[in-house]
Amino acid sequence: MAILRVEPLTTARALRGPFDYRRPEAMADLGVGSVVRVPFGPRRLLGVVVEVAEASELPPERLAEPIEALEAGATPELVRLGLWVAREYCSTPSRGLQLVLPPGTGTGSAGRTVRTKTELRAAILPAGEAALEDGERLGSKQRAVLEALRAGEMSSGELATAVGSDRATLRRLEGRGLVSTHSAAMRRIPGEPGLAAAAARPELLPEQTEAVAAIVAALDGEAGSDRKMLLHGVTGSGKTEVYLAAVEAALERGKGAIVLVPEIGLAPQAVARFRARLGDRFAVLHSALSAGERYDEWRRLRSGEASVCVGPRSAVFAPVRDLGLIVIDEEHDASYKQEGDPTYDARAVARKRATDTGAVLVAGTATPRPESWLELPRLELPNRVDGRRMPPVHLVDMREADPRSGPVHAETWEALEGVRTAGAKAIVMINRRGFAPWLTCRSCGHHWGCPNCDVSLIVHRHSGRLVCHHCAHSEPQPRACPECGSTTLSQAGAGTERIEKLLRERLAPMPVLRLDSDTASERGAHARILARFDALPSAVLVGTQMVAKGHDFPEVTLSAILDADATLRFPDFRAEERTFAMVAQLAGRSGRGEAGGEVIVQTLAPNAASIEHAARHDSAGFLELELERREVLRYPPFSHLSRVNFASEDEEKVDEAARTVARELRLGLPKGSELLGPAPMFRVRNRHRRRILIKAEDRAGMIVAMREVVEGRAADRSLKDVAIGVDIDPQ
DNA sequence: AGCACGCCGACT
DNA sequence: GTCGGCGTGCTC
Repeated sequence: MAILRVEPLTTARALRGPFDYRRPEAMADLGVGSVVRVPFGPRRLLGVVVEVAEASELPPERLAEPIEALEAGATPELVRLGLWVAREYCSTPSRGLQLVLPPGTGTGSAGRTVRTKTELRAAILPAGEAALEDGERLGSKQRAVLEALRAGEMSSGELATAVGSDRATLRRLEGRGLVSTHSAAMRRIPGEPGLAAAAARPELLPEQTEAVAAIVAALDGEAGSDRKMLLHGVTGSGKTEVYLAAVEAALERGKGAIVLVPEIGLAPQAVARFRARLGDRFAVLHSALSAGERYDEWRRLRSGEASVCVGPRSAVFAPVRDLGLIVIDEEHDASYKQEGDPTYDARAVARKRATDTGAVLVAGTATPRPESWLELPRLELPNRVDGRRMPPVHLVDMREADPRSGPVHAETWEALEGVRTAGAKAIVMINRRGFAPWLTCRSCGHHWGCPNCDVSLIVHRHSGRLVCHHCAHSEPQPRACPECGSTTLSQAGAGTERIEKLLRERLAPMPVLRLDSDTASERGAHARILARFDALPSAVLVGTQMVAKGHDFPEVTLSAILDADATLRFPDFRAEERTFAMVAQLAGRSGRGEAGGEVIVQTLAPNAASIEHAARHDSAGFLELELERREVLRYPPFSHLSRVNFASEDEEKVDEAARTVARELRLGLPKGSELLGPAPMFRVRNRHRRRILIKAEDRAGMIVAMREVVEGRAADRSLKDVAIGVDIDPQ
């Protein structure tokens, strides 16, 4: 009798599996990756089979049997990957495994799991044909159904729309032996908002052809070919065509592929383009799908019906068979890092999966991460496919600007007015939502802060409220100061709403559209705003970083960024890299059409390396400099970082927990590691926070030490009201 | 994590 | 006398 080693799907950290179960003869088809419902103490739980063994250490009478198996499970390859993620990111087997299971496989015994949807299908029998011919006595509905079925089998749903019949009619006909029915699996197809994308195959530039050839050589396993590559191509250099050709080459060789895109990259246009080229072999997995659609797309990949998956970071776990290729588009994008537990990085998981399965890895971007630049061999696409040069970037030094003239510099106004005169389009980016980031009383200096978080409330004039950007708190915008009664309140600083208002007043009658998470929060609103901007002959699009991503409008002749160094002032070792990517990305939005383009970068730090290099479109120069800096400061890729975050409503307890963990870590970390903190963080949602940062040379040793300490804390119930979170490779 | 078992204080 | 506090331990 075989033994199934089952890892229960729970949220618990302290619960250490796997647990052994007997595999009854009737479940002989269960193996590694199967999802089973098992008795567990007085409860029933879902669990994943992680191993099939000959014997158990426990006497047979102590072993129970699974109650049932769910219809779909993961593959052994994915079980190994899920358990690797759990270990690498100091999470639990349960959390790691859930990533690789069919979407909708939950924890606990509730078991409201998603299943294949079935429908009732009916076919006419010879007796039915005869009944129609012989003019047998039939109800009008019955006759209509039989007539419809003469053309071929139909589902009860189709019959309902075609002839208005119901299931009762079908059942009566079946009872009379005139039709037969059976239930059949039905695929829930993700809807596409009617975008007919061109399946056209544009001619490739020589450097695109070269890049494709290098990838194909790797797919063919040619000696000396690189198996992991960085595709470094400026905006508009045709990276997507290279991906498509590489995916097609993989398919021709009987291999599957995964294409990872940033969350925002899943715009319907992009999905439609892949679908048009790849047809039925294509599956898409993302959060906007219904649970049923996601489940069906997953099963199509699992069964081999589809072999290419496009999706955001979680798609790195897609059950693609015979994986031959993993593409990471916009590899610098921060959305590849998961913020919640497990804090996996889809780029690191992709590398691991590619290595384990022998798949080829292609990471593409215009602004590579220093890590990728150092570690991966490069394929270069230095030219735009339209043959145009990159637009000139004009730096506007805001240190010399008169503060009274407001957040938009005179030179920027002049350029915007030029766009209005020419009847063209502009994109204006400011990285802050709302109208003004500070509200203070001019008489007594009272300042409006969030009651739950140590941050300023943001004035949102559109909704007439003060809003906290860190918790759900909001309150009506006050007219007077609660301290002194004064009505002269100062709204300092600028956000997207204020810029929208300024642009509207000054650039009228040119339409101004705002795109930020406030205007794009409704389902489909993001795409609607972009579609409107596209349809207008002349307009300005103002917004947060969102305006620089996931679209491409040829009529844009000007893009401006109003606070280019806002990201630079973050106390974060990636600040330079982020700023460079942001400026470069926005520059890529301008001048794709006939009219050419211009880019304006307003900044208080015109001499910062990231801004200077981005202005010259010089990513190689920036990366060399940034790598030197990282090496001196021993930051990644010259070390490995991890973080431990603590949060609790009780400040003493959070302090105690952080100090205890820091002490234990100092003892457990490998030599050559550096521990910084615990450092206090500002309070969020009424929770006091502390943070420990670790820099280590020995990654494996660091992870082992982190895991031991965190598991020890989880078992210790005295600090259970302090939330402890581990982040390996924090961003 | 749940849930049971188990051993000490304030009530009918 | 017992109802219930949550400390400790177990779940194949």
